[in-house]
Amino acid sequence: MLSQVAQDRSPVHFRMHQFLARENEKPEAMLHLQEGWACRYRLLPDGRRQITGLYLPGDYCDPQWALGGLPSQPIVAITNVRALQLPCRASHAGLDGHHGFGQALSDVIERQANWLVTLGRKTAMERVAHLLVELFERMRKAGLAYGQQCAMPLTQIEIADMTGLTPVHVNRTLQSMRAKGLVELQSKWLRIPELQALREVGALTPQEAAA
Amino acid sequence: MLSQVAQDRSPVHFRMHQFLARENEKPEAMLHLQEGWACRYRLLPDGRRQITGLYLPGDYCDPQWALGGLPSQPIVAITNVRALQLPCRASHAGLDGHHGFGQALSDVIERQANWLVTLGRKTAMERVAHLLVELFERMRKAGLAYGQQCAMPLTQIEIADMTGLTPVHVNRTLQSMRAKGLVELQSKWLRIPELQALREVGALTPQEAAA
DNA sequence: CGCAATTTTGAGCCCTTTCAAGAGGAGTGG
DNA sequence: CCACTCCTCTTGAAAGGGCTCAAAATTGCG
Repeated sequence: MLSQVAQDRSPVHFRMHQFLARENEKPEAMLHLQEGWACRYRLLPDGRRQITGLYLPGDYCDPQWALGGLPSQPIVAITNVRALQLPCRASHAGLDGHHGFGQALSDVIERQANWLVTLGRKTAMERVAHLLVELFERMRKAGLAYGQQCAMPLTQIEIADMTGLTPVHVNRTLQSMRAKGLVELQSKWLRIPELQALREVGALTPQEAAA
Repeated sequence: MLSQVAQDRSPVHFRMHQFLARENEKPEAMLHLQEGWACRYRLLPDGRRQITGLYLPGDYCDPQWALGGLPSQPIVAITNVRALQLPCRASHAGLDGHHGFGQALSDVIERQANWLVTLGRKTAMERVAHLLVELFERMRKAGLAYGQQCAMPLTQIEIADMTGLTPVHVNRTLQSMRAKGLVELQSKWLRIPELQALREVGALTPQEAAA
């Protein structure tokens, strides 16, 4: 396990909207998120933005730094963030084992592939459903879900940048989902009455969002 | 380098449309493609298909097998394929170095992130331009481009499954690009008169498609 | 309490899809 | 060598899901 390694370092804090990493800048260290959310994204010249990765408590940010190379996309804090630092080098120790960074890398690739399917082929409601299911299941794995609910700090604008939709359409889609009783989402709190039903709405295959 | 490792094994062949790997089946060995193209994809229950990764000559298929776990998506040969086998285990040797599997894993993550941006935020013409630029640059790196041209065995249906469009719209988009003199594409052969122009049409950032 | 950000609502448009059908091309077998 | 078949490519017309533009309502916060 890596928890000992992580605890070698003292915690660092980031404010909402602060950068955890910038494009082409060698990161100080890998971060093990203890609290708060962050995301990786790319901004096109005309202002279009696509979020390409979410970091939740318990996640490493960013596992691929262990492979060398510079970050090609910035990472920014969505909420206030508390994290532990660990040297990128130390990560090599964890690459061999079945747990640790190897697993983290696997998860990143798997999740990205799942999102390629969603962004390439799914409808607005399927996209939003996929996102909410994934968030809930990741929060549950992190021990941060309470029954059918968990924190959900994303704004509708951020949901839009994640799902490849416009904020206006995200709003209408969420209303439609609420009307169908699929989700309850208010004041940064998410409740999913029937997870399986939402999984089906999201056209999620059994292996998806399992990671 | 890994070439010696790869040459430890004798070559294997796959016919067009034959599976290199199936969902949830432990792969025999990692493959180092010598000739031909393959792709990883997911099929939704209603028939929608999204290609999530392309494998060109010189590519490893699949680098993430070195991390353990089972393939979550099938891989199928687009053309006839010739490849060298190497044990998944042997790959660990290459994870540390700046070259080899670590680099291959980095490339996969980087390319997937780029495609998330394209599928989430780009127009039909930008998507197709991205694809053609990436294909050409990867073929060039593999030493398989000749001046401004390279082989391009994908059908318009496969381009559609890669770009998240319908085959009909891919057709119209390609015609529009041909009319603008951006690409020449016929009988499985691609020519790009001005690569930089096509990069701009694809809204590719400097770091994109460089991998 | 007041400002700023987020969420919501309305109306019209457009890019892409859908449906349908025809043309072209390559491989097979007689 | 030709006929046949399957697949891919092409074209047309109409529909639709999501986008754009605009403004109002609500929420959060200092």
